[in-house]
Amino acid sequence: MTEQGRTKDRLSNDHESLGTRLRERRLELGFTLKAVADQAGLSVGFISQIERGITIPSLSSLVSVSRVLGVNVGDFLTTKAQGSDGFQTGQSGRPVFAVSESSVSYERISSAFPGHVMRSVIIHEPPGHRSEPIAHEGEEMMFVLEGSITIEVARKRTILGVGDSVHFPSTKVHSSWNHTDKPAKILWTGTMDVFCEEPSEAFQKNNKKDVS
Amino acid sequence: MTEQGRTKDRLSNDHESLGTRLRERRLELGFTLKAVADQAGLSVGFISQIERGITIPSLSSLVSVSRVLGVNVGDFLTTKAQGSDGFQTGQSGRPVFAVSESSVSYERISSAFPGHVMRSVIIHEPPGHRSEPIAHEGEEMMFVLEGSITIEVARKRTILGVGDSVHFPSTKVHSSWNHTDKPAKILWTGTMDVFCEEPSEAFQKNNKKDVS
DNA sequence: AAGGGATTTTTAGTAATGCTAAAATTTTGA
DNA sequence: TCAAAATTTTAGCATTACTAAAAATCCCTT
Repeated sequence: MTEQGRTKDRLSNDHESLGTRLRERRLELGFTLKAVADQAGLSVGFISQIERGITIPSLSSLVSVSRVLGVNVGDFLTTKAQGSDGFQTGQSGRPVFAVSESSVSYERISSAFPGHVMRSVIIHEPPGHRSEPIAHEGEEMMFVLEGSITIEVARKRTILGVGDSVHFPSTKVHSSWNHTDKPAKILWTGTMDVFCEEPSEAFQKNNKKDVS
Repeated sequence: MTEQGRTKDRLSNDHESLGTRLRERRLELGFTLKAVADQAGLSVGFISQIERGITIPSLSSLVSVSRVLGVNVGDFLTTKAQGSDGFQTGQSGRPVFAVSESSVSYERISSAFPGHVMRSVIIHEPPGHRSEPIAHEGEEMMFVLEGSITIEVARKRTILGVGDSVHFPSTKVHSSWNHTDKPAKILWTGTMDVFCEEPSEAFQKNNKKDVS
């Protein structure tokens, strides 16, 4: 067994962004250090040191602080996304990613802002197109806007028509395909970014990013 | 300042479910304690104690273990939801919540399974119906299926028609209404459960639940 | 500009524990 | 049945999670 430091070696950058995020969130809510400390049952000095990356809180202390700040613990440990000014996208303004006319294409409708978790795309799925079976972190939801698809989750197949939906943990092996001879249109929403957010990465559909 | 134990007092139930979940995940992957310990750079005995709830890992140790197990840290700290067998809901099988015919009604399309974060409902919004301005934790997305609505986020108004969408942090004051004389239908997806998941709570639209 | 209160940072210190190595026990597979 | 693998238990210590209080900084009012 190799010797390792107890706390800081394995977090390296993370504990600094952790503290930064905690402070951002606190300021967002207009709380003082004292208010947070009182409600979390911790000392003012300790919160200050956490925020400035001097000290790493124990799990239970982090849970306490997160509760006071009204956010999920996991949110503090997620890679920071780039900010964006606008939240709305009308149909005409969305980036559309496609390899060619006969292949599946995507309209990204989710926005990027600090701490966002959800991603969403509209998938235009041509007849016969089939996604490879895959499993990954997070959860996802598909809502059929047009056409019909077959989806298989954990070996269970279901045919979804217009207005039908499915919501499942992405950790289960899943796959879907358009079994019809007409295009289908699906609204996909998930917590795992399996569809790239940069146009330059448009051609790697199964690109996975480490969210932890 | 009240004196409190350092670690265990504030986690109470959580550290037991944390360990249980870690073990479940490890067994799911078919890993031995030794394999996980080696890859995480920790001792076998320590992992064993974590799994059995005897010891609480530091944040960095938990991050290391989570990475080996290929899951998000936050997933281990979420309150365990009641399990559910099915992930799919067709249109006819969904619970519909409404106070009366002339008011807004909701179809819940999200599923509940351990660790899920996303919630989704289809909102049937009658003409003129207006939601109160509100701000809360999380983020949310609205996709217009039918009709048209006006939405105001952080004092910025936008009219959304069919196929239009908006995605924003729910921490910003927001409100929406159907400005037309026809019903509208919106697919709402969010990370904060502002729409109840139990039929018995159907009449408290702004019921907030603590997700952390 | 001065003053005072609020807020944050710094300092010094210790009780607790995060984590180890190794022994003991249990489980597994041949 | 036996030996190896896997897990649990034990004992112990280096480190630190967290404190109280002092010092410094900030902010607002007069």
